[in-house]
Amino acid sequence: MTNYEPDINHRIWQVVALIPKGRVSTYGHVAEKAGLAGAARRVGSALRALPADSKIPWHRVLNSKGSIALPTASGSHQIQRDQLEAEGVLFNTKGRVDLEHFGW
DNA sequence: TACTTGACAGCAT
DNA sequence: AATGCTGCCAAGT
Repeated sequence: MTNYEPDINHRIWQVVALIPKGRVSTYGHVAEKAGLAGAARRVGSALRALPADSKIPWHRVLNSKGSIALPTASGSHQIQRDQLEAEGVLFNTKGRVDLEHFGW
């Protein structure tokens, strides 16, 4: 049967939902845990398709550099940063999270 | 149906 | 450190 993609989104969201509060992860890592190793972009698509009222902690997902992937001009960018700081995640002067602090 | 875009990542310049 | 290219895979045009 044809692979219905929305099912993959659910799997990705499932993985993101497991990220503990005050912690962060990366697109690449989420992709790997969802069985989509190497397809980090697929994770971006899944989060983009995420309904605004979902309980998925999408804000805990950063790119490989530890920075927020959304455009600075984007309103979501600010929201994501606020959410993380509210959980105790610190940003350096370059607007990046110190991934090594979390064992990356 | 073919080409382009995108919440990415990793390596080469 | 910044920029560019390639690999990935679904969605949009």
